[in-house]
Amino acid sequence: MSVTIYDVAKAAGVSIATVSQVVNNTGNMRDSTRQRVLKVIEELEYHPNVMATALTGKETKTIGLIVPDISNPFFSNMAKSIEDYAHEKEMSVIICSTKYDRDKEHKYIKLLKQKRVDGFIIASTFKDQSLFEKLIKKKKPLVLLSIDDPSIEVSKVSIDDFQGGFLATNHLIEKGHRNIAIVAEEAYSSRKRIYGYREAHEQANITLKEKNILHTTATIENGKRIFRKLIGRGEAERPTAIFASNDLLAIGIIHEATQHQIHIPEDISVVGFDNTILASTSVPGLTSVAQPMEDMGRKSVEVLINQIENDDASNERFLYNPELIIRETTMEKK
Amino acid sequence: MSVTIYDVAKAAGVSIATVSQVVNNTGNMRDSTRQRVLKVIEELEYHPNVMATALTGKETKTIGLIVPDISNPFFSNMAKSIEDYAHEKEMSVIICSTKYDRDKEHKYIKLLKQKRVDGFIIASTFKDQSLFEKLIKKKKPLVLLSIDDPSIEVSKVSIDDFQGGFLATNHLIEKGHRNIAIVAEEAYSSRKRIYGYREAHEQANITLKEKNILHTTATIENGKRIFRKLIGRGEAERPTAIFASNDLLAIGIIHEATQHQIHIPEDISVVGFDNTILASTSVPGLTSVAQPMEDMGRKSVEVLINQIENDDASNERFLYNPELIIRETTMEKK
DNA sequence: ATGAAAGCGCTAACAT
DNA sequence: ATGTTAGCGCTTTCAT
Repeated sequence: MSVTIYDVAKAAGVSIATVSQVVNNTGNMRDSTRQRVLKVIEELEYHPNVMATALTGKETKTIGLIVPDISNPFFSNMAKSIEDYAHEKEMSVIICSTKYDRDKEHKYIKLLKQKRVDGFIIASTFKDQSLFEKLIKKKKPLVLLSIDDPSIEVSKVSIDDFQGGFLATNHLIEKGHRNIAIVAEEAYSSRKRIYGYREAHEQANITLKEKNILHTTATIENGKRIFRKLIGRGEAERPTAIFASNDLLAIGIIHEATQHQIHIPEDISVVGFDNTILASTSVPGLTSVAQPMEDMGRKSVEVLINQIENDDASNERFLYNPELIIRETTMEKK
Repeated sequence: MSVTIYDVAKAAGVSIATVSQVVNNTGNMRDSTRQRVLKVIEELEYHPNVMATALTGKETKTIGLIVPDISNPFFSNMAKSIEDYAHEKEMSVIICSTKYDRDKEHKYIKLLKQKRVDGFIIASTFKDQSLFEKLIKKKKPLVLLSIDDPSIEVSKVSIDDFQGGFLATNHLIEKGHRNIAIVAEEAYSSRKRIYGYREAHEQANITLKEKNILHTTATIENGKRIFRKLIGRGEAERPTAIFASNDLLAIGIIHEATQHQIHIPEDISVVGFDNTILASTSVPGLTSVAQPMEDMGRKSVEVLINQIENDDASNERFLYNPELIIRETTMEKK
């Protein structure tokens, strides 16, 4: 059906080995030969069959990207820049959303292995971290994106979550808040953000209440749910500010507040995280900690490719700086 | 390295042909043999090498998805449901974002062909429609998602855009608006939405002004730009309502309005399209025409698989009903 | 009912 | 400098 290496060889009057060498830019040969073959390749629009190439043990030029949920703007943004840069490098990307489900994690790793992806980028949340070890043991190129876990020796690209947590909390403290709740999603990054939250309290000499630290999964619905729980505490106990560990949760909180005639930021200040499109499109605009998603996505591909090409160099770490974007959901405590 | 069909054959004491037959559930053989082989496959955790399988002409179990921009919530939602359903069917999906760029369209089609995807799902916008014809001629399974163009004979999954355009416009007309602008993105679907917009005017016996029909690409920035252009007309000429052909544009419009101290909906009513997360998270909540993204994504995979499996059945058409979700950006004309 | 062998398109070691 | 050939892991036809 499609044109094969044999067609090219025949048309150019050489053997398939020579064609192969031309394609891979290896071996010695007369320059005239190379040119002739190149011309035929052009004319016949020959493209090596990826399957056949892969079968001989070479790369598939495919990256496996595993995220919890591609419909979360944070991940779709990351995915965009990953895909973009991968394509620049002549690679394609297969996307898998785990939906925070352990079984899916297993399934997708297995699937991607079968598809012989050249490497993996795993983002944000992974319940079964033992899978990382397995991948590493098998020398599979792997980059963790937004999972800056020191216990895993592998390449990582993240922001400084501690710093981010500190920035957000400190901003609220500076605004006079003393009763600040943190709503943390179930992700490694959030643990660091909580430490940052603690540190900000310590530096300001504020004793934080452990019950102000809440955990959930990153959805708008959960933001709403948590908010109801929070105001269920009654006026006195109710926090005057909430730091949500991502924008989805923050948006849920804002919306539920509106439902309860609680005004943001007059009654309660809110800070989000990620600075996704949601932060800039919500009204009031959501104060949020920005991550350089573009750069991070790009870098993760770069690091991965580096790993694929050099068997060593498998433990680079890149930490980006978070930036607090102040909008309208935070104000002085009254 | 990994366990091959030979390993299984040896362990089960049969030939590789038999193993192959067991895997593919073909051929006749003693049930005991089948069971024995199956057991070995289980034990050895054998998985056929996709590359080798594909090389013999069988399917790759991969779908190529081409969208304009995966970071647009509308597409990331579609992608999510497509990916979801594809995985249910043991297929994976390679995503490509064209960024509305003609060259990228060519590049990605070529890329996906090389990767031997079993079929294509192309969504929303494609500048060079001649590529469709080429695909069709080569009998490549193809489904157009949100491109309900009658001039192309191929399977399609869309909503009724005419109906959607009518619904949105009619809603505004019923609210007393007579000077309604439509901001249409460059996509086939928008053309139909414009017809719906026209029809609503006709039925209400309103003569529309052609200059109220504006075109642009779907970004928030363009929404802002168009809005500035619109209010540049001066009070008298300025439309009292704007129908944006997607939420991104609508959000841009709302934001720019705020900048100019123009109140939505008191001064100008706005209707969006797609009913993405942006419509529900913006304040005021954006009135928007909903598409059943979940169902549409799912259906497109279903149709594609049907096409892959049966060489015929390549011209199904599914039209979903749009639904107007009324929120807070539309009100009676003052 | 089961196996032997050719072939899918390519790479790489070995010949010439 | 270029060609021959043995795999890579699988499917499928043809024998047995």
